[in-house]
Amino acid sequence: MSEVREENARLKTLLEKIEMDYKSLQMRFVNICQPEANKKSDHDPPPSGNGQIEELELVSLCLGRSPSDPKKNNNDSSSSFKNRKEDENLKEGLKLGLDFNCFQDCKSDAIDLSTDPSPDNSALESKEEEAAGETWPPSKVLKAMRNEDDDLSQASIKRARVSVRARCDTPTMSDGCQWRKYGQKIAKGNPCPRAYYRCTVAPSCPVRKQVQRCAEDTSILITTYEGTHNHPLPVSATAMASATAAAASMLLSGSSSSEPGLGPAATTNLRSNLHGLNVNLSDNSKYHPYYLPNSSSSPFPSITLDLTTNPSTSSAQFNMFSSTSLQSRLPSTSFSFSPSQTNVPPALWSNNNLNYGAISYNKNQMISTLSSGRTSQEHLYQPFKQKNYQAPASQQALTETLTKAITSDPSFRSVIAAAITTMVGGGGATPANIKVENLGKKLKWDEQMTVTSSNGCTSSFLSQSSSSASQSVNLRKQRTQPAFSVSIGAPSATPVDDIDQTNSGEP
DNA sequence: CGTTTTTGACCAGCGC
DNA sequence: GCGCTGGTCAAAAACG
Repeated sequence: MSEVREENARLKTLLEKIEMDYKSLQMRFVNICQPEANKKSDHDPPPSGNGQIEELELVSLCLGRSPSDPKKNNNDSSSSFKNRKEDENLKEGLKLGLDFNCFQDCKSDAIDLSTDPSPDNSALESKEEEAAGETWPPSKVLKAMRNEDDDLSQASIKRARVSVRARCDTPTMSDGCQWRKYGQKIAKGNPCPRAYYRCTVAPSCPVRKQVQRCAEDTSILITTYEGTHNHPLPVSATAMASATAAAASMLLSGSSSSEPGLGPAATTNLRSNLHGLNVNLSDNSKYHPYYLPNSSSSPFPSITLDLTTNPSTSSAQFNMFSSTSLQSRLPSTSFSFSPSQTNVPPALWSNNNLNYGAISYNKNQMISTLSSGRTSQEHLYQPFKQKNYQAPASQQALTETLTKAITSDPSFRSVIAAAITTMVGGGGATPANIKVENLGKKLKWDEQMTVTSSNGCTSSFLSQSSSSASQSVNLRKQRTQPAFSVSIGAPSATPVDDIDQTNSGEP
C-alpha cells in the first residue's frame, strides 16, 4: 500500500507536470495552425486556461473537419439535408465517430475523441445515445445511414480495410475473435489461396477478414479486416479490433477530408491544398515500410500495418505495434513478455495472441484513445520498465513521462489523436508522416499512412510524382527540457532525417 | 447431429 | 457485350 501511495503521489506530480506540458503543446499547436486557422477562425482558444474549449476544437479537427468556426459547421449541418454532397461529407465524420465508439468502453473517452463544440451532427447525438446504453448499432442510425447515403463514399466508409502483415505459421492469425470460413479463392498474382472469414461471435456481426499468404514470402500472413464488430469482444480480441479500428479511423478521417466534395467548412482550406496533398500522397506511398498503402486497385480505403519488419534494424521507424516503450509496458507475467524480447520482431508477437493483443491495445491507447480505464497496468509496467531500460535515467524519466502522459491523461491522448488525425486528414495533407519521437530512443513511433479516398480521387494521384516532402508531426520530448513540442514540416521542408526514403522514383 | 470447412456456382464491377 | 476478377452463396463433405 505504501508503494502504491508513493506511486500515486508520483503520478500526481507527473500529472501536474504533464498538464503543463500539455498546455505548452496546445499553445504550440495552435500557433502552428494559426496561419490556416486565421483565415477561417476568429475564435482561437486562448493560449491557456480554457483547456476544454481547446480540446474541443482539436476534437473537431480529429473528425477531419476544418478547425474553423464550429458555428459554421452547425450551419452546415442544418443545411446538410438540402445539400447531398455536403451531407455525405458530414456523415463521414460522423461515421468515424461511430467506428470509434464501437470499441469504447468509456463514454468519457468517446467524448474526448469526438465531441464537437457544435451540436451539428445528429449522428453524434445518436452516438451519445449509444454510449448511454443503446445496443449497437442503433437501428435508426443504420437505417438513416442506409437510406440517406448509399453511394460509393458511404460504401467506402463502411468498408474501410485494415491489413495486417505478420509472420505467422498458423493458417490464420489468432486475434481473439471467432471466425468462420465462408470461401476461398485463388487471387490473381498470388498462388496462395485467399480465405474469407466472417466473425461468428455474433450472428449479425458484419466484420469479415481475408487471409492470404504473401506471394514473395509465404511465412508472411496478410490479414485484411473489414467492418466493425457490433458486439462486445473477448478481451483477447479487443486489441486487434481496437488497433484496426484506430487505423481505419485514421484512414477514414483522412479519406473524408481528402475528398474533393468536402463540406463547406473544410472546402476552402482543403481544396486549396489539394494539390500539395496529392503530392504528398505520391511521395509517402512509396518509401515507408511500416504503414503501407494497400493495394491501389481496391476501391475502398485501406491501410496496412506491417508487422514483419524488425524495429531494431530500423529503430528510427515506428512500427505501429513495435514501440519498445509499448512493449515495456506489458506485465511480463501476464503476457509472456521477457526483457530479452524487447527487440523481438513484432511479427513474432503475432503468433502469440496475448502478446500481440496487449501490444496492440497499448498502441491503441496512445494513438486513438479508443479505450480507457485500464491504466491500472501502470503499476505493473513501471518496475518492469525500470528494470529493463538501459537508457540514461533522464531518458527513462522522459519516456515514463511521455508514456504516462499518453496513457493517463485522456485529454492529452485526445490532443495527440487529434493532431495525428488532423495531419493525416483534416490538415490537408494526406498522407502524412506522423512521428511521435522520443529523443531518448526509447519511444519512437513513426507512422505513415497513405489514404486512398473513397471515390478513388486521391488514389489516382498516387501515380503522380512529386518532390514535395511529406507533412509531419513531431511530438518531441526534449532531453533537457521536458516539454512537448509540435513541429509541422511544411510540404517543402526538408524531409525528416530518420525517415527511410527509399523512394527511388523521387525526382 | 450440429457446426465448420470445402468448393463449384453465381453475381457484380471493371476494363477492353 | 464479353471476359476477367474478386467476393459471396450454398450444398456437400468433413469434423467433433
